[in-house]
Amino acid sequence: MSGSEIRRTMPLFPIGIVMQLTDLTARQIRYYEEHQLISPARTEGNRRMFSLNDIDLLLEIKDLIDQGVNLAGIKQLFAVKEKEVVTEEMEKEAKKVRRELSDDELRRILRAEMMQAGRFNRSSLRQGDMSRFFKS
Amino acid sequence: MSGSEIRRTMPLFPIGIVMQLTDLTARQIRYYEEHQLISPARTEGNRRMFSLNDIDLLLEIKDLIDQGVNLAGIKQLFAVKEKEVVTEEMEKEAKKVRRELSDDELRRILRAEMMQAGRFNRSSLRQGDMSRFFKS
DNA sequence: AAAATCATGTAATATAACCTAACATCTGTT
DNA sequence: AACAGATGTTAGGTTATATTACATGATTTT
Repeated sequence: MSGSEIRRTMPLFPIGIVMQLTDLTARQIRYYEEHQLISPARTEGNRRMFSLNDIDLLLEIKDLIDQGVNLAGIKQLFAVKEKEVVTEEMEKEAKKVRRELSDDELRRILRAEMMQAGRFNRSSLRQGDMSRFFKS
Repeated sequence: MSGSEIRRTMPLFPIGIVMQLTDLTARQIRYYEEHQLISPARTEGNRRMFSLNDIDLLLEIKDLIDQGVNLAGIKQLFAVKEKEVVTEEMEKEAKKVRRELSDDELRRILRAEMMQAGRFNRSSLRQGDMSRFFKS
């Protein structure tokens, strides 16, 4: 969290740069947002700011569009992938928890969590793809 | 060199983002440019666009400023560092050349070059030779 | 075939972000 | 006190992006 680490979820790029990086038009990018394939952050002044992850998504969208998939299809694909990621995370977390907690502690906590009936926050475990973009 | 690779020298960030990333004010950033500590690219519309390298430089500048070094000092430090980089590259290149050429080839080439030394304009020859030391 | 839908283009208008330049302020040095 | 270095502030101008509405070509549905 110190000053200069660039996270892949950090909103860094204005739409103009994203256009260059992805070869999409502003119209397309906004359209994909409108249809909830991406959700870039906004500045105070309401400008969209895109993260490296957003750019990754846009590149995937572009690929799929080029392959003839329509937006609804892309949305489904993303949903599946998201689910995969989430279950991976849950498994990882479960493993960790099993390592750290005894069984009855676990039962106690699970009960408490069910009472609370909240949804979990999906944190960002979405790394890897982008490393190929950095050349040195 | 395909569309979407992100190089460290690629101009990506507008000044607003650089402010956040470096904790410098726009005034400071422009001032450092004015004094040639950085030279960010410009868009068609004359906006500054900064690369990851630029940001690194700005962070170094900030560190040095915080340590009490003034801009003249920073400029000197950067010059020294640049010189180091260049000599490193020259050494690397020299090593490569030595690997690639046998001794007598080397002697032959040297002799040929000395014969020609007077005839053509030396400085431009030397410049041509140097060009391969710079990576862009 | 006509109508509807999808993906994108284009135009109009508003405003946020950036530009340069000038002047102001603070601090440390001569 | 006067000066130079570094930064803040303000003003007026330009560029990039925002939203909205309408247009268009390609598919899909009726």
